[in-house]
Amino acid sequence: MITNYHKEAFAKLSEERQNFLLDIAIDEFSSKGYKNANINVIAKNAGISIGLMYKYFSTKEDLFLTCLSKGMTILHTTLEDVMKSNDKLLKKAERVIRASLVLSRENTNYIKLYNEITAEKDGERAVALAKEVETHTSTIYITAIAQALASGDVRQDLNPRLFAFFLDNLLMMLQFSFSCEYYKERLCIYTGVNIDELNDEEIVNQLLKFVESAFTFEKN
Amino acid sequence: MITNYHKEAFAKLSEERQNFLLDIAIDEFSSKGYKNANINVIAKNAGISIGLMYKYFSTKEDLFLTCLSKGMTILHTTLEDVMKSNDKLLKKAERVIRASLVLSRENTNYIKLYNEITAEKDGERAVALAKEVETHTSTIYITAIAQALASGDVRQDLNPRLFAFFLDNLLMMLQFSFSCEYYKERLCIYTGVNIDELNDEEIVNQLLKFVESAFTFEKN
Amino acid sequence: MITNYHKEAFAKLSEERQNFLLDIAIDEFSSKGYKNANINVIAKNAGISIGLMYKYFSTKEDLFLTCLSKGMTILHTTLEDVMKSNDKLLKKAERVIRASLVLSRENTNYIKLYNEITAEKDGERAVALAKEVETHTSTIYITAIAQALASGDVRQDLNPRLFAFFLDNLLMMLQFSFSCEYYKERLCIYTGVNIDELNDEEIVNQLLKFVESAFTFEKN
Amino acid sequence: MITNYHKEAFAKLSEERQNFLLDIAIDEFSSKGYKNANINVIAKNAGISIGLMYKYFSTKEDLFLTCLSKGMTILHTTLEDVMKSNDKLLKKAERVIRASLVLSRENTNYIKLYNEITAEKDGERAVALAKEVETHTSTIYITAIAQALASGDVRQDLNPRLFAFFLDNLLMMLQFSFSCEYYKERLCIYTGVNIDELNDEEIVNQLLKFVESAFTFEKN
DNA sequence: GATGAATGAGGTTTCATTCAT
DNA sequence: GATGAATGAAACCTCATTCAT
Repeated sequence: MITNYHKEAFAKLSEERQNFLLDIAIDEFSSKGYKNANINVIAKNAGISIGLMYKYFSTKEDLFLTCLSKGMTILHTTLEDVMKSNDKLLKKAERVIRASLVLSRENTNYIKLYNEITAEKDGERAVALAKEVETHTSTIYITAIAQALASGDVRQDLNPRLFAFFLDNLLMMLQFSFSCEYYKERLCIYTGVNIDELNDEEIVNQLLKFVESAFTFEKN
Repeated sequence: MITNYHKEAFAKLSEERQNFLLDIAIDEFSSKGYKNANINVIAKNAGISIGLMYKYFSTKEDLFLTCLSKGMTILHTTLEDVMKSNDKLLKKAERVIRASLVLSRENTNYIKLYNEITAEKDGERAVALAKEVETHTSTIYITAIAQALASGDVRQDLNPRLFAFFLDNLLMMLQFSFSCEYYKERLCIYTGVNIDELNDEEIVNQLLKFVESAFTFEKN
Repeated sequence: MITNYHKEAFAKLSEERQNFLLDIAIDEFSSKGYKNANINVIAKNAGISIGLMYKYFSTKEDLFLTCLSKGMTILHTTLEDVMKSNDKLLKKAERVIRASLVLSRENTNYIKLYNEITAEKDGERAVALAKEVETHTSTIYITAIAQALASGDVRQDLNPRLFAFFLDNLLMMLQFSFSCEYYKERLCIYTGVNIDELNDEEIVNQLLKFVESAFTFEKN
Repeated sequence: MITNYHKEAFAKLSEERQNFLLDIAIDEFSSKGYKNANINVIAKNAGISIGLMYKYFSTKEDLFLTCLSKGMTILHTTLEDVMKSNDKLLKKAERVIRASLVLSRENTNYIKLYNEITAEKDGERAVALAKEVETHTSTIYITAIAQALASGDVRQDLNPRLFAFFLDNLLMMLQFSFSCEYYKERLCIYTGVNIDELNDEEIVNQLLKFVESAFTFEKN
């Protein structure tokens, strides 16, 4: 994301203080959702006045977008780090799957924030958000698959854009399934076990098989 | 869903009138989201007083749940109709994919409603919703795959529960991608075309290839 | 009470049906208070339509007043029966105290209704209610005491009106203390025992001593 | 009362402003009753916004309880001041009766508030209120009577708890009779005079005689 | 820069009463 | 006589945002 949603005053704060503030806001937004989150509560939890909050961010929405920006940067950086290796596509896929799981465990809040925006109802806002959040990652996936296609590492009848789309769909759902309440329960229903009895390795292995075959084998 | 969320007075209405009312409510909920939806607006749009609205539903939440119930019944019925055929699994998969696309085009609102609940933040409510919405469908998918496994129609190293999960993940994302604003834009970003230029057939074909190979081929 | 607060249609009902209806209304009014009681609920509990309810009573207030009228008639009849004996005043007092206790146990709802009106805030309504409810009983007490005064059965320096007032104060409080939630707890606090461990006989005996001495002995 | 029912923001106000606010609220509650009182009206009368009102008190009930707390503190303080003298019991009784009359004249609203809670229908709330309001005063009365009993100042066959109860019953009724609409009219009916023609001194004298004899003389 | 008191529009819910059938 | 669907004013409460200090 290029655009800034905070005011100048926020930029002047130490990075540490910025992070402190945003983490508290992210806690509120990810646990209550955008509409139910309360700016006054965020300010109180952060130990600053509501007045100062509005010196940093013009509106509740701007605060949310700044939080989202931070969250997405971290999620994307992780995934992009994995993708920029020289590994073959399927090796990258394995690593990206494992990384997604780790992210879900360690950055639950950011994923919940991400989940929050996917339910955005306002068309224009949804378009703007999607453009900011999805453009970069999609390019990375598409490029990687296109390269693999060129190298003959994957089936030749795949459409790189759509296969990238399907892969990311699976990754998104994996992340949501380990982070967001509804999807967590849904995962339990599918696996038939309690949330604390999930066998991560089995899930990763099966997903890998699924993806690997999908990308590799061509029906004749 | 077994439970009822409406009052007796609502049950006494003609089916036509019930549907009329719910459709208006679903319009509001799916276009604004639960929290931003306004019961007064729904009542006004339906041409009834707010008092009568509360004769039909005890709370805003009950109205929403009744809408959701209607929506999910329609979505599930469609998919289950497809799944109960005697076709082989991959044939069923193809039909279920095509059906999902049709649903997205024709029952956008119901899918938006479904999308709305996946962002539920309250743990207990999320669990309850997921149980009501996911249990039945998941069983159908899992059973179908288990049968295919027994018949030797699919790769023998797959875990039916997890492969059902991955398949449904792809189907959910497909539906969301044709219904919900954010996901629609995301699909455009991945495919690189405008929303009205999407090539449905290409998407279906590619997804079929993806799924088919995933389910069929076993790496040695 | 002379005035009627019901419509003609109510008078045409059988006495049994009238009582049935009023008892249900009294249940609601005495358990929730006037303002919190719900006419629609009363109608439903009575198994009649709200429309019919309004054929019987013009307003919620009229229904309440009719209930009150019934309750007060019963309470007053009981006390007046006791008072019209030829016993001496203190014998009457003893019997009226015991009768009050029995009323509290057996006609709790009527006493709660009585309690409800003592909190009436509207001046005019309060005056009207008090006139209807208190006039007759007060006369009976005052007359009895005046007679006892003339007979020399009680101290000669008492003012019959005020001693009647004090006596009735004690009786009212006794009845409230065995019927109304707040006063029940207050009685427990004063006696130091739980509500179900109250020693009725001790209370009656002590109150009798209190009243007896108050009425009998004259300081010189 | 120990517990606080206001928010921090209210505590920060000057005592003057707190009293100003509470007096306006007490006016509303005592003139209309809890249920009919309107917070918006209170706010408007106090010249503050409804939002600010809710910064001070979380709910209508909390506002009411704060009013009640203020009222009860004043009533209790007055009575307790009288009771902590070294006078003999009957002297104390006289002073407490006179004080009750003064309170009724000067703190009508607080007594109306007290009256309001005695009609509480909700069992749990009634118990809680009674405990807070009655416990302290009852102890004072009971202790004073027990001491008088030990000193031989009163009849030896009295039960201190019950005689305290009867005494307080008479005091409560006295206060209500000079403050609350219904009880005022009832007093007029008993005395046979108009409200503005009441002979306070006669009432006090007669009540004193009543109480004095009740406490002093023992039937043989 | 920093505060936090203050605002008030807006949303959900209740219920006495009406009236067409 | 009897019904009960329908009304809508009114009340409580929330929270993003402003602004004087």
